[in-house]
Amino acid sequence: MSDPDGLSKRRLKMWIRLLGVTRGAESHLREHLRLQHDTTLPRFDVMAALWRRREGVTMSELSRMLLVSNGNATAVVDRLEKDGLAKRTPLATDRRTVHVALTDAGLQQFETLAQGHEAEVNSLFARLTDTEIDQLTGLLKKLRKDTE
Amino acid sequence: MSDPDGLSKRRLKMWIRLLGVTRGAESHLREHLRLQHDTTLPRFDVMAALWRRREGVTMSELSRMLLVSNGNATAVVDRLEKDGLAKRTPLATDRRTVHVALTDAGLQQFETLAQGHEAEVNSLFARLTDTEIDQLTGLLKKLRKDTE
DNA sequence: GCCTAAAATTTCAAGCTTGAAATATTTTTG
DNA sequence: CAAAAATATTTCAAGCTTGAAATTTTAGGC
Repeated sequence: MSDPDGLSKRRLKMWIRLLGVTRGAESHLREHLRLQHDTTLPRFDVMAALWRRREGVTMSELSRMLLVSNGNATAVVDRLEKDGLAKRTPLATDRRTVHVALTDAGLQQFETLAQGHEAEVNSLFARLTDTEIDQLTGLLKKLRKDTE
Repeated sequence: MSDPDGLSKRRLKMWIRLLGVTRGAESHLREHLRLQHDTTLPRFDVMAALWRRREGVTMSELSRMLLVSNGNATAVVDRLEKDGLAKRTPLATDRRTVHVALTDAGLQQFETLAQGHEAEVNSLFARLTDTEIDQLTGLLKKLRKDTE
């Protein structure tokens, strides 16, 4: 008999639960960003990536970091640039490539955003103990290899 | 000193990892649905919900099940209905309400879809042992209460 | 040095998603 | 019972997202 322990079904249910938790958290974070900072999650994600890589990243690196398509990255960066929060700089050594980076205004806005965001994430995951955080992180690390 | 064990930062990193795993898995599943069945994840999600609740659900129940907005549910069901896979039925007892259900064609298509989908989910999470699946499920259960 | 393949980005159409406003119906309340 | 509040759904504009095609530039093979 196939799937004697219901392992397959349990994996499926686990995935649905994982999706539920992630969507719930995203929804919560999106609402916080909208109400408190009048911005969106995709914009925040891009700004966070540009913050982490202050020296500038190419569009391809950016979309790889965020696991989104190239076209998507272009669209979000377009809007950030229009609002003066990010800036594209053509690269002299390779004219196919641009470097994207936060402007001063972008850096400043992100610092404000990030504080509130971290607090929200903390409240979302407050129920897990110190040990459970590590446990969950460990399990996720095992998975990342397969799902990436 | 605040956050002495870096617990706050660890929660944040864990969240980013969680998002990464989920997006990676979604991306994999989306590709499978597109290449093998010429359909999309949102359509699959709606069909799965309608499969689970064969007797029919209201639009509000549907969007609550999937954690998406009402407008979103309307749009996806519109397209499914246009393709003859789902059907809206006005409810006699309350004329504000409609019941949505899969058509025969919808049921049939979903059965095919579901098999491949389950296999893909299984391959994504194959690296976790039986015990680890339960462990992860347990941690997610604790979280669902807060993030929902 | 040419020519082809590869790489980086943008453009585009179609579909997805949200949140707010509009519409229609039912329930509650004065 | 009429008015007001609540509920269910749709509509809409704006933004998000994808995947494919187009554009531009660089690198490699001959």
